[in-house]
This record gives sequence, C-alpha cells and structure tokens, in this order.
Amino acid sequence: MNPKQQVEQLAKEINSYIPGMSIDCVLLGYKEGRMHVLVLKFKNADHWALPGGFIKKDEDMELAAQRVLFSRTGVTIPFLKQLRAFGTVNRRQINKFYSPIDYLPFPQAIKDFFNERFISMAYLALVNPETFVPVPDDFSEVCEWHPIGEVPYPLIYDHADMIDYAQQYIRQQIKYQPMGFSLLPERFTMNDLRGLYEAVLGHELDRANFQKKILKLEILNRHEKQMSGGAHKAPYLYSFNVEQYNKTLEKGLGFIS
Amino acid sequence: MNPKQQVEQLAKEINSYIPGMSIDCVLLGYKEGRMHVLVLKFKNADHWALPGGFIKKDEDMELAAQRVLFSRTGVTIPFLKQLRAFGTVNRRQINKFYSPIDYLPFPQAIKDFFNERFISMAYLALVNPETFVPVPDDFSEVCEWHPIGEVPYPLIYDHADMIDYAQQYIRQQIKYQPMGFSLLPERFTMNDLRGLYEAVLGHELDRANFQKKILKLEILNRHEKQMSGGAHKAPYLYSFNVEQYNKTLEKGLGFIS
DNA sequence: GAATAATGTGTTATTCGGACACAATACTAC
DNA sequence: GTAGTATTGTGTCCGAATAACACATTATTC
Repeated sequence: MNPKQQVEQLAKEINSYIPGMSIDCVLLGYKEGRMHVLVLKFKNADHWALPGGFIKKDEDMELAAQRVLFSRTGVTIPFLKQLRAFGTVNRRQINKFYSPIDYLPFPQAIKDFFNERFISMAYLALVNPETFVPVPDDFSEVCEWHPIGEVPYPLIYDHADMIDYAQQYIRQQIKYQPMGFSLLPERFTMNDLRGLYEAVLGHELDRANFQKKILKLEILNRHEKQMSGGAHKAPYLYSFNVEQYNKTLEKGLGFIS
Repeated sequence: MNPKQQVEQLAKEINSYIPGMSIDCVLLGYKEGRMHVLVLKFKNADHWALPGGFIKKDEDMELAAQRVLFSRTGVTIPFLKQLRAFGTVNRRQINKFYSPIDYLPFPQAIKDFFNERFISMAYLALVNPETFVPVPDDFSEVCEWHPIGEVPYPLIYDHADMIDYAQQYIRQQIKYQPMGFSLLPERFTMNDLRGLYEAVLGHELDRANFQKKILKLEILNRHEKQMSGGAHKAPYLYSFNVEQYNKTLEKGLGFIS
C-alpha cells in the first residue's frame, strides 16, 4: 500500500476505535543473556516507539493488546499483563513525534482523532524471542530487539518511562510471575534459568545455591543430558512441571535477594 | 438541586469529560480493628457503588481520581495508586444499575454518553477514617464505611471485583507500601500497628516478634507513654520517622509471613 | 590418557524466624 | 495502702533458611 491508500484504509478503520485511548506494549524477551525489548522505527523519521494501537469499540481491552502484538509477531503471547495507564494531559508533548499524518492530506476526522489527548494503557508481555521474526507495520521500517538498557534514542512520548516501569515491575514481581516459563524455550539448562534471573535482577546469584533451591521446589522435570556442548561435563536439560510451577508461584518463589 | 436541575447541570458538564472512560476508587480505611471500604447507595435504587466519576479532557488522570475522592471526603488523599483498568466490553451489563437517567427526559447527548461502553480505571486510596466525615453526592443517599468482607449487595457492574482486586493488591504489596503511615493517626501504639497488619493479612502475628522486628528497622519514633488506659502497663506511643520509613520501604519490610 | 572447564552435590557458619518465658507497670478491688 | 490482674516490653532458645565455599564428577580437548 502507498501512503495514500493507507490513509483511505485508516479513514475506514478510525471510527471503529475508542477515541482518546491507546495501547502500548512493552514486549520483553530473553536473548544472549540479557533482557531485550521490541521497538519500532518510524518511516521517514528518526523516532522509535513501542508497538502500539487502539481499542475497537466492541473489543475487550486485553484482546486489543493481543491484536497489537500479533500484528508484529504473528504469535499469541501467553504472558500479557496490564502495567498501568499513562494519563497526564501533556504526555504527547514529550519527545513529540511529527508523524506522516501531519504532512498528508488527511480528512479532518483522522486529524482530530490523532491530535486528541490520549490516555495510554501500557501492557507488559513476555516471550521467547526464538518463536517468531518481528515484522514492521505500515508506518515503520524497522522492528527489532534491543537490550533493555540500550534502547535507541529518542523514543516518542513517554515510552521510555513505560520501559523503565516494566523493568521495575518484573524485578518486583519476579517471585510471583512465571518468567522462566514465558521467556525460555521449552527445554533449558540450569545455566539458562539462572542467567535469566540474573538478567532480570541485575546482579549475580550463587550458582550452587540457586540450583539446590530451585530443585528443592520440585517445579522442574529433569531430562536426558545435553550431549552437544563444550569441553566440560554436560548439563541436564530441564522443563517446567507446569502444574507444580503455578502452584508454587502462588506462594512465591522465595529464593531471591 | 432537584433532579431536573441536576440534568441541566450535567448537560453542561458532560462535554468537558473524556467519553468512554471512567474512574472508580476503592477507598480503604482501618477502623475498629478491621479494613473498611467506602461505598455509596444510590437514591431510589437498592444498588451500591464505589465512588466514581469521569476524567476532564484537560485534566491529568491522577487529578481526576483526587477530585472524585475530594468530593466525597473533603480531604486530599496522600496515598492514591492505580490498581488496574477494567476493560471488558460487557462489564456494565453485570449487576447493571438502572439509574434515574434512564427514566428522566435527558437530552440525547447525555443518554449517549452514559450508554456508551466504558473502560474504568480503578484506583486504590488509603486513608485514616477519622480525618473526615463522608458525604453522599447528588445521586446517592448514603455514603459510608463497610468492613471489606461485608460489603452490601448488590454492587453495580464489576465493583465487587475491584474491591477483591484491591484486597489482593494490598496483601501482596504490604511490604512495599506505607500502609501504617497512610491508615493510622499520627501517633499510635504498637498494638494499633500490629492490628493493622493483621487486618490486612487476615491472620495473627506474634506480638513479641512483631515488636522486636519493627523496632529493629528504626522507622519509628518512640514518644511518652500513654497515660490514659486500662488496668495494665501503659504502652508507648509511636510515630513514623518518615525519612527512614520510606528508605526502608524501598527494600521492603521483610517481616511478614 | 592427562588436562580442562563446567556441572552437580556436600559442608559449615551465620542469620533469621517462631514459640515461649519473664519481668515491668498501671490500674482495680479490697 | 496492698495484693491482684491484665497488658506491655524484652530476653532466650531452637530449628530452618541462607550464603559462602569445598569437593567430586564428567564430556570434551589436546
């Protein structure tokens, strides 16, 4: 679609969305020993943004967030949680992004829609990055993972705040959320799991104690040893015993400091 | 104001609000050894509701919540936090409340506004109930505290879910939120403080250990002994050392199970 | 086949939490 | 007044949990 066609398409869709409300998703993945966040770069502008969208008038808010993520990932994300709403009046004046919309011959209805004050609901999603290839949408030319501490600059509006809030949230909730299950492949080594927790917490954990404590919780299935590998003893592969895992999470995984 | 005048007033105000979004507040207080929640009873209907309202188009969302609470309490609530948005399409069909609006000769604009699908942002507020006398608004005839486990029935829409969510939230966040400071009078006994924590957690705490642990944190100022009282040793009065308290809260008050 | 590097498990000292004991004290009852 | 009583403030003890570190195991490399 050329920009003109996009505009026409948009004009048709715009009336089916709730005005004044948007959704932005902090999609986090664990890759190469670090937490990454998925960001998009706009066409014709050096601005980056979180994947976002709007809520249809006849659509549950959670489903809207799923739809927004599905359009970039092609997968349904099992871990999806509200973070919080960002609702100050002036939030869209911060790092304001002058979108193509400003320079194209839009019908007034569309300009009104986009220039309104928006309250944005920020969502947190966790996913194993290996399960899909991110694709840009019609308005962006790049869609890729960046380490959470090294997001490109500038992010539009208050999107950087959303990422900070997400990081705070997962640190605080690490004991109660199924991070391992959401972020790791189905089978993983104890090193992978510990690396994930270290990445989230931002500091090292004692290898030996971590292993003993998590095994004692009986939330892992131990499988055959990994035969490929380096010049050393091969590690076991593990997977989650989902039932036990969820039961244990309710009380909290008390093994962190 | 009679209902007719209210309608006219409302018609003037309605356009200054964001359509499709509302705010509901779970205002909690600690009273008589139990957690209480503030609820309103509508005029001419046996339905109860949380204090709620709408967001003005030029108003920060947090301020809207403060305004909603101020109109019932006359005080500004220092502890006010977003819980989460309730955003399913059909939430207003649950325990639906047929308001006077349905039976009065409203201008179409008002009927449209109220019959729209609403996404509601639930807020949690904590306050010492002794600091004000609750007052009903124009649409309600009763505004009063009820023990959190004994809220009157029926609550409109999903307001009961909001209260449940709030209770879950404060239990989970008890280590990280300034509950004592928000819910107790400026000076209190160790018994008051422990009672509060027991009320939030829903189970008893060992008196001796609680006292030792919380004193060790050095977040309390000890004052003169309370001279009035019963046939027994008089307790000290305490107040919070706000600076130390906040510093300690960041790490969490690790003294609960 | 020895060296290497990482894994899996054991050991120990210290801290922390829960249960309970006991002394101190302000009021009541006589 | 004085003994009794209920509640407060602090001390002690034991078992569990935690952190730091040691040691044995093993797949690969040279």
